[in-house]
Amino acid sequence: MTKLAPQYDPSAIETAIYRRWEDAGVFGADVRSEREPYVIVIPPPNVTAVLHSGHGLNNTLQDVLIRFERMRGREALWLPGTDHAGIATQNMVERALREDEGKTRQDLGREAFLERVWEHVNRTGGTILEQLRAIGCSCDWSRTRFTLDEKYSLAVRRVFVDLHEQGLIYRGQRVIHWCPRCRTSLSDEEAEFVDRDDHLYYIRYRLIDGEKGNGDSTNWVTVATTRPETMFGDVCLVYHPEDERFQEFHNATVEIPLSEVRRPIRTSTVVERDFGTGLLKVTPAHDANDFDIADSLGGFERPVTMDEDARMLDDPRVPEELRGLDRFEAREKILKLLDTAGQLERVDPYSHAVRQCYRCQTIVEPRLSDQWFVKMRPLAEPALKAYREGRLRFVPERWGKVYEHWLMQIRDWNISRQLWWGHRIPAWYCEQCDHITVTMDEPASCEGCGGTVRQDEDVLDTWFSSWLWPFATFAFSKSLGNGIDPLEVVERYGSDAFRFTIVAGAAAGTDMIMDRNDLDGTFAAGRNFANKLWNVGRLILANIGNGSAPDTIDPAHLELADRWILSRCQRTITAITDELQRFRLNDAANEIYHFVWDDLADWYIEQVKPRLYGSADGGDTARAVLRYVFEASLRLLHPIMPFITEQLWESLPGQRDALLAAASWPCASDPLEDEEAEHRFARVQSLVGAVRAVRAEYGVAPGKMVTARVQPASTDALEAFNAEQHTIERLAKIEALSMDGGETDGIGAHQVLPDGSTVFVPLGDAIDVAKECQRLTGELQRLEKQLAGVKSKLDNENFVNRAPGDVVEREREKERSWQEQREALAAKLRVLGC
RNA sequence: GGGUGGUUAGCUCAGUUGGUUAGAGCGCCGGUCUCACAUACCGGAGGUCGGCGGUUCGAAUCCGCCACCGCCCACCA
Repeated sequence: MTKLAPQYDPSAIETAIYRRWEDAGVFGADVRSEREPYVIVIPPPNVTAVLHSGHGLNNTLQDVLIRFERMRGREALWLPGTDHAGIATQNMVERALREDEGKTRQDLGREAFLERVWEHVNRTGGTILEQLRAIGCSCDWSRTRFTLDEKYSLAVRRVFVDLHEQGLIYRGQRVIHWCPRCRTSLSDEEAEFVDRDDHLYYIRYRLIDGEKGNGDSTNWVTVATTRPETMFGDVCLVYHPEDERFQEFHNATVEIPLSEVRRPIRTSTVVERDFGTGLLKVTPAHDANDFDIADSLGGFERPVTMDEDARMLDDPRVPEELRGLDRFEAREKILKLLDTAGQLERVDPYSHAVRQCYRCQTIVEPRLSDQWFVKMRPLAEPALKAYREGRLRFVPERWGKVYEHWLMQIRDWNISRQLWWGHRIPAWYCEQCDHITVTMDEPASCEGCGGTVRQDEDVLDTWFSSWLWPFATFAFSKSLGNGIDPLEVVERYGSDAFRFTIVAGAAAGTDMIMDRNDLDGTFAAGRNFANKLWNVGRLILANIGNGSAPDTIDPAHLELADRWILSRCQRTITAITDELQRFRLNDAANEIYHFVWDDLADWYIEQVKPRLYGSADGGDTARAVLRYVFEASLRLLHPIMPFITEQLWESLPGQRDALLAAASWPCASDPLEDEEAEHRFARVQSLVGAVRAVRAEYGVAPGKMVTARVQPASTDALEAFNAEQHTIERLAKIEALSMDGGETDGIGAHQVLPDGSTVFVPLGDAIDVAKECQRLTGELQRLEKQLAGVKSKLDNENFVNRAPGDVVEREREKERSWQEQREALAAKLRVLGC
């Protein structure tokens, strides 16, 4: 048996313990096992990611569940892995390349660039997996996956080809979100909204008198837009067909400002009459809505007026002085030119949300381009159905609505990215005909005409390779106060302290707010609890002997306190099992906390000391009960605090199960539940508490013994006090507790217990009678108030008639008990002459 | 604008289907280095449960309105 230090030092044991788990292979799942499987599938973290607080929280919660299920005998599998994080990783390498060598990826070429990325990933990647070990996650590391592994890539291609064959993947020309800095398209999810204080510009378009054909401008129409720089891509203006203000302009022609391009005025019901001027410019290549409008009107071209860097294109439609300008520079210049020409009517402040790249925060440019898409509706339908039929459930339930709403408004998913780092799209274009060959492996020639083929340059969205993602992102909704670094916490307080604190503090479905400047305060609960458990363990290990404790407990020798702790233990097992099953991890954490600290450490261990140290008989029974309760506690606590419990488990003499991580979950034993013992021990606790309170009140020196006399309110109380007389005397520092019903009057401190029993502590000169009167009178007033409340309830016929019988009975019981207390108090006051 | 969650002790939060004397941790006050633990022990103070109204015998809990705070969605040019 190892000698344990008085203070728990997590850093001294955690690494070794984790290695022991790995060496023993306890995290490995046997897929051929007949046991019920329990698998957690989560979106993998980025290969280059560093563990942040959100990871720390989510992965801890998952680990608690998976360890619990593993101990319950299910075949628990946690598949760890990382994804290649296309944009993020490529950006990192590109930045380094630019800063170190002043080169771009194009300078290197695709192949050499990819070599660099692999180098980077091999050097720095996978850190997060190490960090998951540090917080104790019990992943099956033999199955670690990376989304660019050969086998995995094959599977990704297969999914692509299959979905294409089913018509669920198609190539189309659409307006997508384009990041001009990353030079790639983005999905709806990757282009996030940010609020912006912007402007709404009112721009005059010159009306052309078509019939006269002389181009004279006598009239304007005014269009409101936030993006004047897109106007060279306008194909028409539209107003609402029922908007009378514009009827006269039906089929009129306007001239795009600063250019000579002429466009018609048309109608569309999409137009919001109250917004702006009621007249909308339609730019199909640079706005997704406009694309739809133009599409429904039909017959329009879709002029793209910016290049991939969002600079104004060198195109006849674009005025010469604007060509090559960045879109925002162009906007400023356009506004100046319009103003000069008298065509900028007005500028209003306008705040709205704009999409930006989730990686580099660059404002996204809607842009017409050829991309691959996944049809989401056919995929969303079954998911919706599963939810609506109750086959898919959410904890907490309200997330179901979010999920439903999300699925209902989902649009087709753009899955091609103009990057190099990722799964290259398995599509080959013919150089002779327009056939596209989609197949797992490179075809020798075009399926259509036998011509030479060339593979698509683009790669797939990283999320496509974590295919489950669109339907799995809602699994956990959760964040931990920003700025908390889990690893710093683990280093300072230990993994168990981190885990316990966040599990106990994180109720299902709510976020946690933690103060990064007060890590000591925040994580004290976990650290202190670990230390408490450690010391409970030290005491028990030092006293239960070397395997001499009997395996079975002889019921005949059990004392009241033994029966009490055994009963409490059963209830705790039942409660925690239930709470973990219902994902109420915080309740489970608090439950075991109070059992270990309050019941076991503060009461049972204190009670049992005389037996342990040989000053009382029954040492074997005490040791057996201690061991039983302690083992159960370690098992119950293991999912939440795996390291310290494993260490203590290993230190137990004669341990049969090699590792706690692989041990079984405790099972409550009905015969050990003992309501009578719980009631009686509670009486003992209240008596000890009452005497302690008196001592504190009168400043009795901690070491000084007092005498005390108790008048039990019932034979049950008497039996309880009798059974634990020595415990009461020892814990309350009473030299002789008498309960013979003798004289309890006199000058001293008086207490009335909840069950009506009274206590008298003669303190002689130390007693300030006036003060004692005041205290007891206060007590009496409190009781009177409570009694008045319960009386008015019971006097209310409606209550007595309508409330359930047991509720009424409970109120009667209260009244009885409070009356007893009141009478006892009143008697005390009389004695003191108050 | 639509939806949704929240508002409980100084701080961070529990409070499960309406019936407790409304709880925990930290912090605070007083006392102890008592032979497992001062990361501890013992005792204690502190809350009109955001506001108003309603349902009910009974509301922190259910309903309505209001006030703040948060998240999601649409952000219509």
